[in-house]
Amino acid sequence: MNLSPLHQEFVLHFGEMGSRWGINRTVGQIYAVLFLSAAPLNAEEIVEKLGFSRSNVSMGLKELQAWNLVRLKHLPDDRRDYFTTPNDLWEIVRTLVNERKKREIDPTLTKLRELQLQTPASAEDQHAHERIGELATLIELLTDWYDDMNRLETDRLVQLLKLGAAVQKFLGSAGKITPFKRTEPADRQDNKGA
Amino acid sequence: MNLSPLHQEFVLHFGEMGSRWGINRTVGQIYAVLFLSAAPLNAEEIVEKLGFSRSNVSMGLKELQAWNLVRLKHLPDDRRDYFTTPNDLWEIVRTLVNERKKREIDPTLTKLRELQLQTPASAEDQHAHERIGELATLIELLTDWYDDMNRLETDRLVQLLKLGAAVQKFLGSAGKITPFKRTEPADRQDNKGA
DNA sequence: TATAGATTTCAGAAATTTCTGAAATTTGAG
DNA sequence: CTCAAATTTCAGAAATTTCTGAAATCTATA
Repeated sequence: MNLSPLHQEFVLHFGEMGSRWGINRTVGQIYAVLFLSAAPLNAEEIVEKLGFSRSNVSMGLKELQAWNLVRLKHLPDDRRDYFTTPNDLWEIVRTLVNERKKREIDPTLTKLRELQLQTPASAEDQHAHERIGELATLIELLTDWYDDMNRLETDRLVQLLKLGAAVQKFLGSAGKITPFKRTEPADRQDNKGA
Repeated sequence: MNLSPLHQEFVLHFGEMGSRWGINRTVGQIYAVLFLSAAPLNAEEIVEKLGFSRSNVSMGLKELQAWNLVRLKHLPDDRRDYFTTPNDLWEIVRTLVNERKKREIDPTLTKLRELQLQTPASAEDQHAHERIGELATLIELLTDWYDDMNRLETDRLVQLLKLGAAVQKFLGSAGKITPFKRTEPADRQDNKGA
């Protein structure tokens, strides 16, 4: 690994983090290198910096492109592909959240709605069916809210974030609405399910 | 796998999803079973339902406990451990987000702040240093906001979420600012980094 | 359209993660 | 304290994921 200590520490950390997310260690490191670089880099330069095989870098870049996390550039009189990350960090955050939502949340919501169409057969299924409905409703509330926020322009969004919980001043002091009524778990009489 | 079709579909889906998150397939499935169950379950019951080895279930439950996603219960005249998920879905969401923040975000913020203390040696490091600073600032804005929201009681939170982007009505009409200000990456003069 | 440079694909090797059964440990009732 | 039930640990097996080098494909231009 051919990097200054500052670069190296950042890159290694991102590699570790990457692997806690869906993305794997090398992909995380490639991203980190691009993120820190002032100028766009081509694949060969990434190979030099990180010491991965050319094909591994190629696959990593492809994955980053699939995530929309990386931007392809071309320089005059140079056929090679160059890659950058957006300069605007907010754009990065938006992409990241959008993509994760697309992969992690949306398919679940679809599946839940689909399961809700089934008519529950047993008492067990009846309970499961209710739980699934509650979950779908909650996820929908969150994603609708997110879609809404995502439509705001960044400056507005930042204003809101800075305001933080203080926005609640603007809520009617209506107060008492119970969203998901919490029933205490039934005391267990019987544990040998049929 | 010894489950009704409804349960089975949900459980399999959650397994897949689990593996897109940090958590692995079996842990996801164990969680799913507990989530749907009206009554607390013991390890042996989970073994029966899912067909994993007893030790695998034990490890899975341990991991779910480490994530605080599962609650341990005891029944009178029964030495076995029983597990449930909270009935209140908001409690689950809060736990999930808190834990992921703790594992995925907080360590990064710490690392970034630490790297910011280094004095950049080269021009490259100078740029990287700035980028790291920007990133730290942005993450801090987001986590501070989150901490703030997390302090609200659920009813309040739900009100805010339902309000969605409409909250912006309350912001000063500061107005016309460009949404995604994207400074194009500097044109690349030199690509052979020292 | 030939060709040299650039990129991608892909099958197997290497590394990592997950899963199991057996053994060890813990726990609580008697 | 003893015993039996319950749980955990752990080393190796199994499964999955990642990585590589070699070959195949693509692409711009001479």
